Amino acid sequence: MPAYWLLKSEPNVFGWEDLVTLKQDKWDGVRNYQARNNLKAMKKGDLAFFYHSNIGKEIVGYVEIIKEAYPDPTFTPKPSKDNPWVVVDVVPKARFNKSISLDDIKRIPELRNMVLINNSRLSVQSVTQAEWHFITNLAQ
DNA sequence: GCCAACGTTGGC
DNA sequence: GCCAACGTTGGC
Repeated sequence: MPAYWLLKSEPNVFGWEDLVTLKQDKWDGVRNYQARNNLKAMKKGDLAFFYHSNIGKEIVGYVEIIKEAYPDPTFTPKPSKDNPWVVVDVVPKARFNKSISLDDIKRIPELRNMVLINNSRLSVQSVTQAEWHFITNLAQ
């Protein structure tokens, strides 16, 4: 049984199409401990919504975690052993026929407890199984 | 472009 | 250890 997550990215910086082009990528640059702890909790085979923040403000599809947390190579401290940050590797799984917007989510009572609404700044969020199924059904 | 919410930093 | 100041995120 996979766990479910939500990853946020600004599409003008790195959007769904960028991930499709690369076919696979590491989710790097996370510099928040709560978000990092979520990255560390991810298991191979877990699934994550791909959310476009700022522009679009919608869930456009979902990805699969294919490699669990390892040190973030984009962090280059001195000394280099003091690197608290991690990445996971992801691949795009499916683009939704119908993107689910933040407005949609706010309007739907079943989704009112989503982290996206209650802790909107967190860039790596957990999603419940119920929320996951509700959204994937809606997005078809 | 503004600003609320949140996290981090640093003086005390 | 407290908290004011500052920086960042992201919705509006």
